[in-house]
Amino acid sequence: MKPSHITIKDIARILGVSPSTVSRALKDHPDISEETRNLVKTFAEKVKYRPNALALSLRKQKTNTLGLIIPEIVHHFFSSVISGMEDLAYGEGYHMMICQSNENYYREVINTQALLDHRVDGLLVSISKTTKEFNHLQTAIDNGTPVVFFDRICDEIETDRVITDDFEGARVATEHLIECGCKKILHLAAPKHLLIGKKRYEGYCHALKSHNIEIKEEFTLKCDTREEVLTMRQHLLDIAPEIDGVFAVNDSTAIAIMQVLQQNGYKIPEQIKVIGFGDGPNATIASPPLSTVEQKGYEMGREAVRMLIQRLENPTAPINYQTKIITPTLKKRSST
Amino acid sequence: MKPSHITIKDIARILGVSPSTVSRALKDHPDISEETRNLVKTFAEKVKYRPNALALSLRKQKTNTLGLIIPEIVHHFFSSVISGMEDLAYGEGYHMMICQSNENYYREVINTQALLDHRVDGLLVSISKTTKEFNHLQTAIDNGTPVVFFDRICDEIETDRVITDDFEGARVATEHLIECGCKKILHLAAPKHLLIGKKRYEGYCHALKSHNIEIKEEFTLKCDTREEVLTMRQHLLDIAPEIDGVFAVNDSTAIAIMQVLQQNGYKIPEQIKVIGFGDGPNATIASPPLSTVEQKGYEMGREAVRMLIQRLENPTAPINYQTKIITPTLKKRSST
DNA sequence: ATAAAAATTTAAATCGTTTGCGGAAGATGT
DNA sequence: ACATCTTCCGCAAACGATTTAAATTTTTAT
Repeated sequence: MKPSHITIKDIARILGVSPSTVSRALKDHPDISEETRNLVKTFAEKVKYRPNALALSLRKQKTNTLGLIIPEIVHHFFSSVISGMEDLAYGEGYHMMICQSNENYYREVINTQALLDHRVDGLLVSISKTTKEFNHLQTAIDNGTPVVFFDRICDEIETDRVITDDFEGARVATEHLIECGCKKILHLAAPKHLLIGKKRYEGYCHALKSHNIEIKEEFTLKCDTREEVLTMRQHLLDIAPEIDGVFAVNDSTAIAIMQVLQQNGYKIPEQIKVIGFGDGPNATIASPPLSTVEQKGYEMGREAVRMLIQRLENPTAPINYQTKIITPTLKKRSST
Repeated sequence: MKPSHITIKDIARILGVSPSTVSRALKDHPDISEETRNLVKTFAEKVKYRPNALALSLRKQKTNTLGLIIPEIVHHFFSSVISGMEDLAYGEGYHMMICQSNENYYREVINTQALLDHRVDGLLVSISKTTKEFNHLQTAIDNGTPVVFFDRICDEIETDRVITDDFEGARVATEHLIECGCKKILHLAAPKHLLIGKKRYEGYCHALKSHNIEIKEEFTLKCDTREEVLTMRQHLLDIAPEIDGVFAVNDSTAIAIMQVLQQNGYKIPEQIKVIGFGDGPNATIASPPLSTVEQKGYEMGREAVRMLIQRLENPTAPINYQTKIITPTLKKRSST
């Protein structure tokens, strides 16, 4: 940002008119004569004049920038969300300022503050796992910066939200296993205190119940990472002879258990069918390709931005917060 | 951005002093008496005054914002890069504005312009595959906005760069295959007009040459995505009987060919050994786990930001462009 | 007591833009 | 010839901060 960057003042000076005239000419204000307008416009074109977005934002009290706070970028689901957000936002003339909380409450607060300092028009937030206090976000809303939560929402704050229908996704996945003939289905679950853990567990139970399959407590194991599968390897192999299906709370857990089972001679899907949740890139790469539930990150991102812009551009509309639920869909591949 | 957002003027008015005094008091300027300073500071604290970053940037002619143009966020390597950039940038008091080009030259130009309009202090760029013209970036540099290229660099523009030592990575990978006993090694390559395509090809050739293995033209195929592998399936299978090793230009291509080969009865690594490049999360998940070359995205991101900030904060330093080369390391797993 | 020096504070310009209002011509009407 | 419109343009304030230079008050020295 050292030299050049020609300004309206520069143009005005060179052309011997006032800055206001230049400003008006550039935006086809009717007060300006055609002659002057052409003069200004062709000159501006020639010197490649570009308005200074900072000055504009300051003047207009609007930055056309959306602030995003996300737990981690390096995560297929979240990066899809960002991608969806980006695409829609840029299409609508908004830009994005992105911060990662790295699952850290303190950083989340700092980031919120930084984005607010930059006067972002609105905030898109997926809260970090360690966040239990929401003052930073409530304050933002109270001071007039709208917030849209996505995926990791916060129940205590009234605002717009976009979430995946975890219950339905889990139900569909489990039902799919049942329809494939499974009767003894193991569920590898996330902790119950996480909403997704709870909802997916409930969806699993619901499917079993509606097919009159007994819900055995020992068939639900807290196990939601690849590493945990490897740690629990022996226990899983002990259970293996008793089961004919596995519903894992995410893809990497599903793939890990497939591998453990395969290494111990089980045929998938012939002997045990496995289904995951998420549909990241490794679902297709797994052998056999993993059936899973497609969690629409890209779509969720678009939807969140859509809701936010909607609110930004109808500031007078009655505040009637919405929760948009995105229904995941079954992706049948070869593991079931 | 509707109500509140208290300003220095507000504070000045309420306290009955001038804005300049408030400004100085807040930053411990020696001209201000202790009494006034305390008055101002405690009041500012009480009303949670936060300076308006836009006004500051406009005044200071410095935004403390770095612009990033990246081909695709949904890509493990690139999202690691972003993560590294974010971490370092925030630590140094800079923010990031992120745009995806989606491998589209036109969007890359638009994005560059948008970032420049926002007066980012510097640009971090990995050029899109379809970009063959670099005027937009050269202009940025000429107008005083430093640019650091990373990964997908551009030879025609003189500036700082951070790259993976693609030649060395490819050489090490190929050499590893040779050491494992391979003599007939197929290379699935990226287009030659991309530097990474060229360099990795050269590394492959170098390794062959130094072991006195003939370089056969028909053993290098332009094929750098999973989809392309599936499209070329038949041709690949025709070649398969003639080879005992594959060096693929990236992991997903490597995994795809492993699967095609396995589906047609080839044993990996017994009959054909396969090595990839990148070390994304699916390398561990593949069956067998894929040997590959670890491309250090996070580190590359940090390094690019480090170089950029270095230049921003030493504007008078002699322009002595650097190219930082990050050497990837071999990750031996079970596919070789 | 009074000038000079030191300590505080304020006014005003600036960054780049927009916009309400007023003003100077020229055109039109009577 | 004079009032009244139009048409076209510029002045100046505003957005929220910083900073130079000038003004004010207080202190010190003579």
